[in-house]
Amino acid sequence: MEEINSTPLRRSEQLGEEIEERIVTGVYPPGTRLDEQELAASFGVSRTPVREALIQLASAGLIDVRPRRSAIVPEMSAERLYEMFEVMAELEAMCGQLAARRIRPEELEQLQEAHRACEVARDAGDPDTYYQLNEVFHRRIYEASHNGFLAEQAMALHRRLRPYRRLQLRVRNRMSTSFSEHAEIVAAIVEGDGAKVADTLRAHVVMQGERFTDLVSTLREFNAGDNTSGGI
Amino acid sequence: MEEINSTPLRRSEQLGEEIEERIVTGVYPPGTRLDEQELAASFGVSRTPVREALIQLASAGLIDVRPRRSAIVPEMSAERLYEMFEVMAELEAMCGQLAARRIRPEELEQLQEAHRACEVARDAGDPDTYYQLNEVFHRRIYEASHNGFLAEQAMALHRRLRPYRRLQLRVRNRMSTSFSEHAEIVAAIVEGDGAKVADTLRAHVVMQGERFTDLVSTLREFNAGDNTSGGI
DNA sequence: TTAACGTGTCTTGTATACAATATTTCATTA
DNA sequence: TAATGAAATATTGTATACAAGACACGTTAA
Repeated sequence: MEEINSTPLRRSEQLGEEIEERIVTGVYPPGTRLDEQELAASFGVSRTPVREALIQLASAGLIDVRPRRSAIVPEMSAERLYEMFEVMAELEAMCGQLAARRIRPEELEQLQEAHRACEVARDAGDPDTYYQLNEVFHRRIYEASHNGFLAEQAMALHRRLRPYRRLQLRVRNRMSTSFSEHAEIVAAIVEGDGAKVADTLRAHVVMQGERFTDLVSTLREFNAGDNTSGGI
Repeated sequence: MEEINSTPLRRSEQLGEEIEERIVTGVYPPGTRLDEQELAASFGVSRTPVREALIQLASAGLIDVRPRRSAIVPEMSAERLYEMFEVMAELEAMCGQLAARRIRPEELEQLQEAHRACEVARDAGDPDTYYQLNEVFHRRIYEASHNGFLAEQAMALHRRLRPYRRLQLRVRNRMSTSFSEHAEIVAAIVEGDGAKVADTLRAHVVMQGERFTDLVSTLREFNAGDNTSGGI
């Protein structure tokens, strides 16, 4: 009896997650055509669950589907990406502000623990680990907002922006800067200064999105290999 | 210059919109089981497009689907609803703040026009018309934010909260109060005072969500619809 | 040579058939 | 009578078959 997954996912959900993972990690870079038959064959299922997975991803905004034409991984323009970071910054700020008021002692302890873990990764100069721990850190804040809907929205968008954020961590000193900002955020939460938490978080996220130079180079790296209709 | 729906919708998208409409207007009240065959029969199509529509709605959060069991219209708890209004308030505030900086003369003109239209509906004491014009008013602000992604997110959530907002307009004096608040908002935008716009909008939306008494009675009214397809 | 057009192939959209699981019903027993 | 359990039924999940629009390519004409 090694039933690990208590809620058996539908096939299409598993597929959706797998395809999303591939999009988000760049296996399917922007511009990739998602052929239903091809995907079906590669997953060893029929087209039906694949279609359902694609529809799911489409309504989450991860892919574009045009009627009677293959779904494609959209080429995000720098402008669009900046817009998304702008919204992300505000969601994070909101989470932080609420968290400053509502966080519980044990949650604060967990947040500080996540922060310390980031420090280790920074000292080790390991961007990949830092990236993962950074996710945990931010998720703790989302949860401490004690607004479940907000936390879901923040996580969804955070996930969508993953590939871009990930590459940015390799920019010079970004990891260090990020960690210092985290420290400020934690301090402000401890003080219970909601406005300060919000401002710091907003700046923290905007910093990732605002520098168009970095951003565009990120996009270049991403869109590399596809030189049609250069979406920047 | 708006595009005149150049892309013909897939059948499942039409179905999705229709079903969403029925959920949002209370034809399918919370708790309703959405039987695929039944829906297929009533729309005169096979189960396939119905399923695709349901999956779409599910990933938009409008319905719950549990594996091997019918999709249902979720009964939203007052807490959940409050959470959603809290997020809506912040999104609106953000739109307003950006709009104060970025709105263009012709957009300001359109906004003021929408505002004047609301006034007519208020004077006529017509909540249904007011409700529709109110949507236009808010949408103008979303668009004036010049952040397309934000505007999309705001519109999606606004739409999801429609039924609850709609019923609230019938609360005593709500229409009048709402209109006064709109006036403040427009004034602050004209002044270009982003912070004031944000605060006013936040209060405007929170007012709709924060009063638990009204909210819960709204929910009651909604959840009482377990009798057959009566519809609002 | 190039542009236009039509045919053929490919891919998506929908219907139907079948498989697997949840629900209901009804008989049986304490 | 209430609880239990197993068969019957109903409903979802997946596969396959067919229909219809999009794309590719080759042919023809200027």
